[in-house]
Amino acid sequence: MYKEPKGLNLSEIDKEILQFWEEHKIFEKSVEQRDADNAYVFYEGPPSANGKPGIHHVMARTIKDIFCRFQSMSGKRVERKGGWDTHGLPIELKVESELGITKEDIGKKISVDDYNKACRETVMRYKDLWDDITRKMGYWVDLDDPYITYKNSYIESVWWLLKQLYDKDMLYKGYTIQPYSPAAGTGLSSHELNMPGAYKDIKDVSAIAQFKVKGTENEYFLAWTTTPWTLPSNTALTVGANIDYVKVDGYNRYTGERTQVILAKDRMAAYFTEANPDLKPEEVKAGNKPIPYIAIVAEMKGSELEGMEYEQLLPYVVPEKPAFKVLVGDFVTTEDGTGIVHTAPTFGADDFRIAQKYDIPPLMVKDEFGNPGPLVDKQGRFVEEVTDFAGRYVKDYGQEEERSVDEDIVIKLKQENKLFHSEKYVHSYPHCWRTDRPVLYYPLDSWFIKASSAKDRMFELNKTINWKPASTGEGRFGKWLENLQDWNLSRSRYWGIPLPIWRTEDGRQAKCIGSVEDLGKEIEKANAALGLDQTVPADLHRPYIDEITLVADDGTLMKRELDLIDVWFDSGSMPYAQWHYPFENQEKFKNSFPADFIAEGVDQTRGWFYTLHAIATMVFDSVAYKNVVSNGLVLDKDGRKMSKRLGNAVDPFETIKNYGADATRWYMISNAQPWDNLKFDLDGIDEVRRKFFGTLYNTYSFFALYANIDKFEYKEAEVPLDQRPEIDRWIISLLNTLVKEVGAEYANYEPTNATRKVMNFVDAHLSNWYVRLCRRRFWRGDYTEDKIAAYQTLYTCLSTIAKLMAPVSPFFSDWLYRNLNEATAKENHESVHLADFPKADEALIDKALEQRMDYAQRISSLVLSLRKKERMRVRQPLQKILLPVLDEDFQKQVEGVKDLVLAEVNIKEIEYLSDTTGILKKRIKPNFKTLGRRLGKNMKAAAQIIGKMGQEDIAQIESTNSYQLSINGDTYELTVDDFEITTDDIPGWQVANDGPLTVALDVTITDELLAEGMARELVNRIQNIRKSKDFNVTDNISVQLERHAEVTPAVEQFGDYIKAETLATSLELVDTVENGEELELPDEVKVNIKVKQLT
RNA sequence: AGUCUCGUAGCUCAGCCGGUUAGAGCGCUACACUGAUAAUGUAGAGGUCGGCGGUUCAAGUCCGCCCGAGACUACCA
Repeated sequence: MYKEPKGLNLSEIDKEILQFWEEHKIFEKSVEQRDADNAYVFYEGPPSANGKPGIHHVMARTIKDIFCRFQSMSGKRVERKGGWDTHGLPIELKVESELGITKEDIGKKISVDDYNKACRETVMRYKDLWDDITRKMGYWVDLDDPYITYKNSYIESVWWLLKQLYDKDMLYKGYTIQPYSPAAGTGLSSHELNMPGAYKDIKDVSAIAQFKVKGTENEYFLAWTTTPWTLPSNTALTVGANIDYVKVDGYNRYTGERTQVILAKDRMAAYFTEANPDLKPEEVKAGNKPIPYIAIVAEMKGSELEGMEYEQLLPYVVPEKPAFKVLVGDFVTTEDGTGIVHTAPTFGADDFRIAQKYDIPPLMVKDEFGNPGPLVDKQGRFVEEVTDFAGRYVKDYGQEEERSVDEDIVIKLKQENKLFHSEKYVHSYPHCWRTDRPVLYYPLDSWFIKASSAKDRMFELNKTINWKPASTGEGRFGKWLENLQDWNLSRSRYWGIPLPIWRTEDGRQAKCIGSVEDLGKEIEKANAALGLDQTVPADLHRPYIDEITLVADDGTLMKRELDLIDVWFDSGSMPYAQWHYPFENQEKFKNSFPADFIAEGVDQTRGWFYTLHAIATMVFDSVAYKNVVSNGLVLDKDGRKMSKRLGNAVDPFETIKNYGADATRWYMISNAQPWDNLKFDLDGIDEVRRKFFGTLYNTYSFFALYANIDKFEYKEAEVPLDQRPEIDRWIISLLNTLVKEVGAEYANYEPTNATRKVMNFVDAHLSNWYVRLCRRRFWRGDYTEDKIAAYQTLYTCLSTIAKLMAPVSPFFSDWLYRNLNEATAKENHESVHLADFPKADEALIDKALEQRMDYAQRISSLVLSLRKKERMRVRQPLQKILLPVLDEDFQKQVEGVKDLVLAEVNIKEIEYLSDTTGILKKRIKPNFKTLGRRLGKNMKAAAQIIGKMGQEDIAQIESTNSYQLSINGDTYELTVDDFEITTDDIPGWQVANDGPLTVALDVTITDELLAEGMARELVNRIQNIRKSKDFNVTDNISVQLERHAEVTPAVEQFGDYIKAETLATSLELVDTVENGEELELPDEVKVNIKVKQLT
């Protein structure tokens, strides 16, 4: 027996199937039944369980699940080791806020030990919720034995990787310009800088300084700054290559000295009024307003300025290499300032980079160990070398001063004829969120991976990766690789993987530890040298690891560099660290690297996708993954980002509970390409449920209803295909085409196309054509071979569809598959997920047949539309339709499906109209594809000429297969192929067209047709009565009907037909019906009838 | 600011190498059908294919610029 549930309830199916999977270990079996030598390697990008799962996680995981399931069904062994990302700033910040502490309190109010314990507890806080959503959404991943990034074994593998890089000389200590809070004494992450309220409007003194061009008396570059305190650190000026610059002759407004200043032409208007050859110095000393000038004495492009030298503005410190040159940079604009950018490599990120590019040194002073540092110390004060301002804070850090350093510097510049202009300037400036004091951009020590040296190789290897979509790989990712900077590994935090590097205090000697064993050996050495009793800590995290002291080869004490490493390195290490490679599982690793497939959100492009790729390239000279799908964002239905604040976040648990996991998954995949952003609309899920799952469910229950009545259990031998009716062969052909295409789409990482094709098949072909046209085969007559063929055909379709849809909708497909298979035991798989993905049988694909049926569908549709136009009920049989014949083959094709069409539209015959009848009217159009290329400019004229052709011209072209076309003196020899000739009108008839198809309908109704029409009406009414009286489908009846001029002929001529259709054993015409009911028939005919149930 | 994606009917999306009536589903309206019935069919309304310019005989499709939405990265001297 097939199950016949009362209605479609996807949530119930979810529950039932989940229980089944768990009880029968279907996931485990689906992996284990496949050969280990035939693996498809998947890497799970580790989520962080310290936040609740969102609907976008359902999206990302659906994509992962689809391809793993597909490959698994296709015969691959697909192990899916789960993982958890456990380190990182978000976790630390969460713990800080829950404990009500700040970073400064760590190690003071709370020990590092306790703090890290708190992190470790927090990090898995929502693990249960994650496990729950994983289960409910049907995502198959092994969560019993996941990799966890805080485990010692994981850390050890990461250390090993770092050691490989260290040995390749790819780890170095340098500095970068980072946001730094002198008040808090700590660097700030970009996350902290983006906290609300961090940027505040403040009023600063801005200055335009005059940098004297080397070798001139009075020529100056003008450069603007809002941070005059960085001027002593200036070592370069930067201009834009294509910006126009001018040299302006005039006077300094403060000193009255004659000067020639260089600035961007576009910025002139901001500082100068008009030219005045007779200008006096007094006229410019009036104040801060724009001033007049004498004349523009020269113009040049920025590129012409490149390499020019100037004199140091404030010579407190001498640079170690040649400096004070004009550079060209692409970041220069003329929106503010002078179009010339003051460049201080120690205090600006742009400055740092451009200076590096030109080998311009930063201004540095040496500390007690001879290590270089900037002119401002970590408290935000000028170092003593800056004599005039030594010890003064460069920004407001609570000191009470009459004038700021900026103001004093401006005064000094004024006095020395080095200032062009100064004014107060309001701008938004970042502040430390803890101390509320201004942030400085400050050079901070960091450990780097020399990723830039592997840039070319990464770029090369990237070309071998199959990106979905391709543009992310070539564009976003490729461009990023092209401009790759070194990877800043350092994080000054507590909860993360400690950098395994120990250094001597002077920084001259260092050791990188690559394993626990190494560490043990080094500890022994140190113990011996220093007389200590250290052991390898049980937990490799801080603070225990910090307590370990090692010794250099010459016996000097070494301390661990206190940094942690970037968490992105953690997750990028997972291909190795998940197996504790190389300390364990060498074989396992070898068989699972690189991955065949990974998938994450597009926001991981420069995150996980990059770190995986970078580490694999640098350490193993290999890609880490061969195929990668990056999905877009899940937005709300209006296209806005989902957020708690807006209250538009969709709860994945609610959604799955209300709509079922399958409808949710199917909607997400079918609605838009996964790499496009998804506007997530619950109504869309509902539509998918009704339209697709509802239709498929209806088809199944239709099948189940009749198969149960007939006890069809697929026990009979397969009816040979050539003995099945055309329509069976057609749907089987289409099914095989579908199998072929859907398999290819999955294999090609195109899930959206796969789902759309399945939907189209189920809706347009299987349900609305095959089942609709074949209904009678299921309900009528005996258990004949034709009926068995129908059952077998529909069964095959349903069972195959279950397999095709299984990767996307694992629950419903399994429900469907098992309902079918349990009744027939046709296959020995207990779940669809243990079955093999169908393979198309090319021999069953009959393109001519598909074409034929397509004609049938389209002709039927045209006839129905004509009936509609003519107000002809479908129940009223009509004599014939007229069909112009396109070519001989066409007529043959249509003949093949004639019966289907005639039955479908209730017509008696098709009359073919060929040319010879002479009543067709043809239309001619040029074939633009063939002609356009040949005619070129004459195409337009040709189209006009061809458009004006009459029936005779067309007839001639068709008979002679040639035409001479002359345009503007050129003559072209054309053949029939150069035209598109169609028949779209039959004079005197109502016609309908669809592309090349044209149909006319004969609406003449003879008495006999009328009687037959009435007979059909009667059948319909009697059936309604049967139904309204709840008769059994198999009950026989007897019928009494009143005589009536319109009704009597129908009963007389078509009585047997009526009886057969309604299972009536008798049909009597009587003068009056006792206790009957009134029937309303077309044309206002009313008669009484009595229907009796016979048992 | 750079890089990338997207912009086609009220909504969600197709539209292949450029080729002449720009499609589907949903929604809406009307009609039909009724042994799949909380299903189905047919028809109608609804489009300056984001804008401007270019290439071409021909542009929704190729190129450039601009506008709008979004993502990432960097930053504002």
